[in-house]
Amino acid sequence: MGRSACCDENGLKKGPWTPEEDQKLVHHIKRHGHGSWRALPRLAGLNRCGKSCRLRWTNYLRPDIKRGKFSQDEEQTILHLHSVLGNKWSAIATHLPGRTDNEIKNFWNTHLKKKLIQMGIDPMTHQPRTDIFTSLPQLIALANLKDLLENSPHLFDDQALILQAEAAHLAKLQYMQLLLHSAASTTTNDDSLSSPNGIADMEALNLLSSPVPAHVKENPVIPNSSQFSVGNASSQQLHHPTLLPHLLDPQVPFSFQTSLNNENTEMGNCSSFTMLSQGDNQIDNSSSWLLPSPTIPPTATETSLSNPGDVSSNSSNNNGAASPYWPELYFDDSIMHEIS
DNA sequence: AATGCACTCAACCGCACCCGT
DNA sequence: AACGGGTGCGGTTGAGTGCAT
Repeated sequence: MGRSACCDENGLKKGPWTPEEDQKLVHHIKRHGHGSWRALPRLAGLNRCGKSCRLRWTNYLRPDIKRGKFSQDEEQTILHLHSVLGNKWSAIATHLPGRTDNEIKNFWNTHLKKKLIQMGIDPMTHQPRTDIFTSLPQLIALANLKDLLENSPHLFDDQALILQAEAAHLAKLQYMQLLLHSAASTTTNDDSLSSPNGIADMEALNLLSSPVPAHVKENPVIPNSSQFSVGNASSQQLHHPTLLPHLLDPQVPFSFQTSLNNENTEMGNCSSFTMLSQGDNQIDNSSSWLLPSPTIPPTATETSLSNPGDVSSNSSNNNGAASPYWPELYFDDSIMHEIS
């Protein structure tokens, strides 16, 4: 299927339309209709391609076009339809009389998208954003898993797990680069540390810089302990009998998935974090975790962690662990039941 | 007043689909 | 079934404009 000839061929005019050209186009369509767009320019005496004429007519010259600012109702309609239809601008336009798909698309890109982003909503999914800050806990958990793998290689022979941990370790390094870059560019902005993301940054730095706790290094018997737990140091750790079963069974491949559901728990606002068995696509309830959302307001404990170098003051937690910042997986049967 | 920057939106580009031959 | 013309659609571009410095 060859491409149709367009404006760049045959020396046809491109660019903005003059009032004379508009007049010719309107006059011709009023008298004869547009018929074949390809033939129209010649019949109307225009040195334009048919495509350009069609666009000019449908997006600008058509008499039923409503111009001016979008009303609140129209805005709500666009938001709703976009959440259902996605970037189907022509389909959305059919629900907004007088508005063109191009106009709606521009309005979306210049106003609504930014508005949603500012509200912390992903403009594509219309869900709370799951950007790097909310996916961070997974990266941290995996990245630290890599440390554990390195320190206790005899424990694991699952190549898939090792690869994932390696990937997460790379992501950790990249994220640290991002944070450093971000910090360098916002040092003059005091708000950067008081905003939610600023807090997330500090917490992220704390977490990312945390070494593997001594008790994990010394006694890495994962499945029967609470060493993998998530939450701040003051969270109550609940044991789970089937902790990380996949880590022990190299025959069971798995992948990680972040749930968009935010849960309010005793440890604050959390995002659920699920390990999936590959193939059957079923959620393995025994491997669903909740991770604290990095955007939650800091508790007194968390605020006290704002100095990444201050490790000793909290070293009494976790049975003398080297760092209180070790991201711990947090299990709760009732919560996991809710997730499933 | 001059310059730079951010924003808007009309217009273009290129791909995909439909339909007639 | 294959081909090609015509059209629709979504993404991108760049000129115009207004505002800040």
